[in-house]
Amino acid sequence: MRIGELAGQTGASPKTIRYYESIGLLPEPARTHAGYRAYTEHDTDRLVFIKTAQRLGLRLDEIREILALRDQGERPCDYVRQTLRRQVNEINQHIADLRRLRDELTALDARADELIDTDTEHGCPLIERAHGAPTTRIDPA
Amino acid sequence: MRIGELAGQTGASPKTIRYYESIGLLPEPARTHAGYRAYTEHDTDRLVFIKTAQRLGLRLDEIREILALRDQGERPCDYVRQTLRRQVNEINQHIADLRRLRDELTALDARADELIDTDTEHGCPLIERAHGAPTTRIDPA
DNA sequence: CTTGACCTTCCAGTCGACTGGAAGGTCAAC
DNA sequence: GTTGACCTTCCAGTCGACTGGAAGGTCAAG
Repeated sequence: MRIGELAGQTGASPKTIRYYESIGLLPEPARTHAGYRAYTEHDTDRLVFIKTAQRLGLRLDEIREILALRDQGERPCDYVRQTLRRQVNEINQHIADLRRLRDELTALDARADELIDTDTEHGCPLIERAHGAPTTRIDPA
Repeated sequence: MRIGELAGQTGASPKTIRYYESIGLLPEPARTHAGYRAYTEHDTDRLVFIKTAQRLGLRLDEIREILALRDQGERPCDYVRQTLRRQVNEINQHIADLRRLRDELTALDARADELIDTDTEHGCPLIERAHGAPTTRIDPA
């Protein structure tokens, strides 16, 4: 199958597939007479594996590690489990940070009507009053 | 005061301060005889304002908007409140995604002992079994 | 008079995962 | 025989917020 078909099957773009090849996530495929990449179901499987691992929060370099182990016939489960546990810890930390941040923003907004009538020389009392804020940035998902 | 002192007062690095100037967050300061940047307390205030707004989850371009309004003597509160509410919505969405992700990872890890004894031909059953996963990536904070 | 901390400008790189676009080759259908 | 979809390579750009480093100027202390 050609790259477009593999893309259609997996939801990755042809660009992304070539990119994965370039960084060693996918092996260099056979080529047709015309120089087109020719993929098999093994590639579909591998790409689905990659996408799944990615959805689980693994980074591409981690996935590459796992695939390398897999290609050597090893069981990457220990590595995967370790990574998953690290992920869970990070997620919990992240959630806690976000909760604190959200609660502060909500409280700030709720108090806005009174605050808004105070001295405005420095711009916005909403921000001036927010000094003890949390330290985590959010990324707009 | 020179850039190092401003940096020390605010927790920003001299590099960052120059960067902020270059993108229009901080005004071009006066210079000393030697060409050194000379700051006043207004700059300290402005930089603290920036840092606080940043801790509240605002992006630098949003902060620049707010400061521009402030510089024109307007009350940016409406803008800020709107932004804060958007932030809160995004945070809630984010938390929900992360919770789903965490729960799946935890469940996966808990079932690992049984799964680990199954067919390992494709690498790690932990990943093979995880098809219905959520769609959000996390960023390790 | 030299050392060393501090300052200057400017250019380039980082992280992560792609994406855009140019310039050109291939192939099946009409 | 030509259109148009698809493929190729290669280089560069995106986002966001910086950070690194080179090459050089300034200044107070010892």
